[in-house]
Amino acid sequence: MSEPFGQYLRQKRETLLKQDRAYTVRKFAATVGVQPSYISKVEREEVGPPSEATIIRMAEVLHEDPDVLLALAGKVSADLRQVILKRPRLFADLIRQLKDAPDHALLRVVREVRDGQW
Amino acid sequence: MSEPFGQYLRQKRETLLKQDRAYTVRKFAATVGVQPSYISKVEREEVGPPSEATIIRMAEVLHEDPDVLLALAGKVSADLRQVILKRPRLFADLIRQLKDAPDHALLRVVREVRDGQW
DNA sequence: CATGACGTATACTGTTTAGTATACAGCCAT
DNA sequence: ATGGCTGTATACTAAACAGTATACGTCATG
Repeated sequence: MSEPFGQYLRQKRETLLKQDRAYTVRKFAATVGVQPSYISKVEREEVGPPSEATIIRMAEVLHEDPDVLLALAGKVSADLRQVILKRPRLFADLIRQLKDAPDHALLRVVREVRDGQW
Repeated sequence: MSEPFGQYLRQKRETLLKQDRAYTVRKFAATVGVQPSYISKVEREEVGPPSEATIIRMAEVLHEDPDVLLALAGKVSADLRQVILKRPRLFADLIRQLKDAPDHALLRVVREVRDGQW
């Protein structure tokens, strides 16, 4: 149940670094808007994952899906939370119901709703 | 966008108090396992809502749905979070898709999944 | 061979979270 | 008129969160 946020971040950043010098710890930190030492500590998991806002800026810079990066940090993005909090009973039921549903079932529901026949 | 957790708690507790003396601030606090002064402050919104664990104990004592009480505090319960975090992309899509769906549509999805024709 | 750029070690900080502990004033019944 | 129960005021706290600021040793290179 560990949080491999740091490892994942480092791997992703280093992969991009191979093709683009803008992804050194220092440059990446500057682009994200934090100190290089902080990036270093986060990647080595000397400290926990950053705040939601910082993770979202990181996702932009890394061209990553913010929901995925947030998930690695154990967080659910604020906009999703708002949706759930407005109708907690319905969404709680739904999510628990879907807990063990296979991926294709979820995808089917997503498509059904998108192509909305309500 | 305020958080009426305190108001709600007070109203609920006082309603129960009318029928059962176990719901004074002091007795309720003792049952939940916190100090009376803390309950008082929470109810008057002098401080923010309690931790998830404390809210869940409150919900038990009040015979309330914990998801609802947590929602009033702006929190999503840990078990729900885990479900989302395991498949962030799928659940993020799904939840955003369902954001503006009417209640009856959500209920339909819940039923469809429960009666599982996957 | 020194001058940058690199990642990291070290020390420190303000803010938020989630409460505790104690004391106090008002009321009500005996 | 006092003992006991109310709710609340006041002061304090330990731990976690989310970083900053600076200095250091290493390496490559021009």
